[in-house]
Amino acid sequence: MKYEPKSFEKKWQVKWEESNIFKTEEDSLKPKCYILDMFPYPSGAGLHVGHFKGYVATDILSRYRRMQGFNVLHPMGWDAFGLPAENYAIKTGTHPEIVTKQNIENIKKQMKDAGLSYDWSKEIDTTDPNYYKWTQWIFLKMFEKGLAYEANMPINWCPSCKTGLANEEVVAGACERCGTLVKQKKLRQWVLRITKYAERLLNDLDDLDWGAEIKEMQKNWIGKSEGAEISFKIEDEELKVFTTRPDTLFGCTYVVLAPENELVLKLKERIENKKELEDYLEKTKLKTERERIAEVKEKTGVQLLGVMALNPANGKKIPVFVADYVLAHYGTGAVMAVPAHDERDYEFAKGFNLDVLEVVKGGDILKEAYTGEGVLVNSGDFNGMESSLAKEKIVDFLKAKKVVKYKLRDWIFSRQRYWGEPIPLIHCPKCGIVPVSIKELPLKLPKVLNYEPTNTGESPLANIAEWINVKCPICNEDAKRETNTMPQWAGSCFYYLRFIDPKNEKEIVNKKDEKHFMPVDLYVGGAEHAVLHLLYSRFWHKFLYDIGVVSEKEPFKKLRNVGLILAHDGQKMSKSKGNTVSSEEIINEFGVDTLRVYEMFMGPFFDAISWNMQGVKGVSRFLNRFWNFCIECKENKFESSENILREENILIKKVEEDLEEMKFNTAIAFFMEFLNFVEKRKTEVSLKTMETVLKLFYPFAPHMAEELWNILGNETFISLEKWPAYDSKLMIEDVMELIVQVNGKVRDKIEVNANLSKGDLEKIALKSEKVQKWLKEKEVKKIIFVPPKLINIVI
RNA sequence: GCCGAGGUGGUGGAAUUGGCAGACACGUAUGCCUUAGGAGCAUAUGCCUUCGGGUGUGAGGGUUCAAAUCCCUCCCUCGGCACCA
Repeated sequence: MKYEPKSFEKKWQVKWEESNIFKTEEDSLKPKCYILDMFPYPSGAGLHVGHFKGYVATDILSRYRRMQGFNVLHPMGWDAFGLPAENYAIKTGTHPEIVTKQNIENIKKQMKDAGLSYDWSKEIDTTDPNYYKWTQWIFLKMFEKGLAYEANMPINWCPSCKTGLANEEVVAGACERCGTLVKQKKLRQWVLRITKYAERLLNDLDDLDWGAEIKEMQKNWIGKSEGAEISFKIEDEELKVFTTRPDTLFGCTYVVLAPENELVLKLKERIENKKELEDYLEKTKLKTERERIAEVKEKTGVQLLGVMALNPANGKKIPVFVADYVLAHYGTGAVMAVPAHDERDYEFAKGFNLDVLEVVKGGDILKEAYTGEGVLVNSGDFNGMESSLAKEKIVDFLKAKKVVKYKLRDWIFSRQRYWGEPIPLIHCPKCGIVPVSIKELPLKLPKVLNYEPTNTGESPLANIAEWINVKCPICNEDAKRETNTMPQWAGSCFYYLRFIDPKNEKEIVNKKDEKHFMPVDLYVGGAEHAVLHLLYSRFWHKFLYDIGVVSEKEPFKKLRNVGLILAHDGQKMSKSKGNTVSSEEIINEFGVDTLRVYEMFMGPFFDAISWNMQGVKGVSRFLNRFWNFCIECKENKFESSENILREENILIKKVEEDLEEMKFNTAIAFFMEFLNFVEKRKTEVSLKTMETVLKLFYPFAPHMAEELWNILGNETFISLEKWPAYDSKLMIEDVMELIVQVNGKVRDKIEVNANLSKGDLEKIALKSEKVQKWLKEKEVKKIIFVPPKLINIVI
C-alpha cells in the first residue's frame, strides 16, 4: 500500500466536518484554550503558501490542545472592509459586497482544502451589519464618554487613496497601503482620544508574554518622556517650554518657537523684521513632512528682532527664534535651547553664531554637544551638584511643574471613503452633534451608484441625499448624517470578543462566556501590525474594560509573530513580482500534510526563510518512509524492546516540550531521528509503539495520521485520542558513552555501564590507551567529572 | 543617530542552566537497482593535513579545567523609529 495522499485527504476533511469534531463545546467542564490567528483581509488574489505558515502552526497547537483535553476555541473570520474591494468596485461597477463575498468563499475553500481545524460555526465578517452594529455601538459609547471628538486640523492625506490617514498609517512619510507620499491637509475629522490611555498602554505591556520586538516598538511609539514645564517671560507674554533636562537650564542661551506656535502671531506685530518672519512662515508651510525630514542636517530659522526672553534661572536676556526644527505638535511647541548639551541646539547655535555655555561637566563642548549627565558648572547655587539631583532641585527652585509627555498622538478615525462602517452621528443645526439611537443600530451602509472618492475630502456617501437628510432625533428638525466612514482597523479592534458569541444580538458578548474564554491564550500573526491593529485593539479593549463589557485588562496574553516565507530568490512573495508559490499546486503534487510539515520544518517559526522546492521533496520523502514503516509494522506484529520503549518515551517528552515553545522544526527533526533509529531495528517495534508515535505526529500531519490509524485497525478518529504520557523510568539508559577530555579536548569516547561510580569512571578514563598517549610523562593536576558522562583530565 | 533582533559548513538550520560544535534536512560525491530517472536504497561529506594531528561558531581580547553560550572593545546584516527637546 503506497502513500497516496490524494486518495484520502479530502475524505478525512469531510468526515471531520460531518462529525463536528472541531466545534468548541458549550458549557464545557474542560479547561479552555483560545488559539487565534489574525484574521485575513479577503483579497482577490487568494492565499499563497506564505499565508498558511501561521495558520498551520495554530492548527497544530489546536489539535494538540484538544488531545490534551482542552476545550479549544479556534475560529476564523474576515476583516473585509477596506480599499481593494472598493477600488475594484470603482473599476468594474460591481458592489464591494459582492466581490467580498466571492473572495471570502474562495479563501474559505482554500482553508478547508488545507484541512485547518477551525470551528466554522463561529465565522464572522466585519462587513456584516450584524457585526458592525457592534463596531458602531462601541464608537457611540466612546462618543458618550468624550473619547471621540471632532477636530478641524491638518492631517496626513494620501492623494492616491484620497483619504486621511492615522499617524500609525504613515510609514517614512508615505501611505502604509500604497506608498504614495503623504500631504498635509486641513480637514474636519473624527479623532479618538487614545492618548488618554497612553500610560496604561505602556505599563500593561510589562505583564504580556509578547516578543521583545513588538513590545519595544509599542513602547517607542507611545514614547513617554518625563520632564518639567518651565515658563519664560518674553516681554509681557509667557512662553512655556517642555524639557527633560531642567538641570541644564543655566546653559539655555536662546529659546525657539515652532512656526505654528500661537505666540508667534502675538509677537509678530511688535518685531523689527516682520517681513522676514512672514517669508519664513510661508516657506515652512509649503514644505512637506518629507522635506522637513530631509533637511535635518541644515537647520533654518529666524530671530525675532526686538524681543528678548528672560532665562528664569539667572535672569539673563536671551534671543528668541522661530525655527521649523521645533515640532508644533510635541510638548508646548517651543523649546529652551541648550546648545552645549543638545545636539540639535548645538547645530543651530553653530549656524547662527550663538553662545554655547557648558553647564554639565563630562564632554568637550568645543567639539560637540555633551548629552550625558555630570556635575554642574556655571549654574550659580547649583554648581557642584550631580545633574540627576539638580533636575529635581532646579524644578523646585522655579516652582515649576513636573510633567509627562508622550509621542503618541490621538487616532485620526474618519475616512473619506465608501467601504467602511458609517459613523453613526447626526449633525443638527440646533442641537449640534447627536448620536444615532442605539436602538437604530446597525446604521447600514447605503447603496451608491458611484464609489469614486471625491477630491473635496468628503466620502461618496455625501452624494446620497435620501441617506444624508434625516430628522434630528432630539428636536425632529432637518439634520444631516455624518458622511465619513471608519478606518479599516475599526472592525478588528474587538473581533476576538465576537468569536466567543458571534450570534448574540443583545450584547457584544455574553458575560459568562467572555469570562470563560478571555483572554486569548495564543495570538499568531505578522509583525506588521505592531503599532496598528495591536495598539488599537489594546486601546479599545481597555475602554471596554472601563465600561464593564470585558473582565480582563488585556486581550492577548501571549503573542507570537510568524516569520515570513520568502520566495526562492529571497524576496517577499507577491503577486506583482510573480514569485508566489500556490498552495493548490503543492497540495496537488505532494498533499496537504507535506505542505504543513515542510512549512513547519523550514526553520524557526519566528524567522523569515526562503521557500525551497528541494526541501518540500525532502519532507515528502520522509512522509513516504514514515508511511511505509507504519504499514510494515502492522504486518510484522513484533514486541517493542527496551531500547525502542526508551526512544518512544524520549520522543513523547521532546515533542511535547517543543510544541509548548512552538519549536516545530526541531520537533519534526526528532521524528526523523526516531524513524532513522527504528528503521535499523525493525524487528523491535510493536504496533502499540507505532500507534503512540502516530498520535504524536497527528497534529503535524493529521490526514496521514487518520488514514494510518484507520489502516492499523481503529474505527475511531485519531483526532479524538488522548495525548500520550511519557514514563521517565523507561527513559533511563543502562549503557552510555563516556566522553574523556584532556585539557578540555575530547580524546576518547568509551562505552560504559551507566551505573558506575565517579571513581570507577575516572579509573576507566585514565586507563584508556588514547588518553594514556596524552598523559605520557605529564603530571595529572586535577580530574573534573561532569555528570553524567564527561571527564576532563587537567595536566 | 537611537531602539530591538541577529551573525554557526556549499544551503536552511541544531546545540543558549558554560560541558562531545555542526543534530535533522537540502545539496554534492561514489556505489547499487533500473530500459530510463528531477524515482528508490547504501555510504561519505566543516576546513587544512606530511594522516600523527591541527584548526574551526563575524573580528580581536578576557574569565574558566572547559566558551557558539559569560564579560569587554569593534565590525556587519535585518527590522522599527527618525529634529519627540
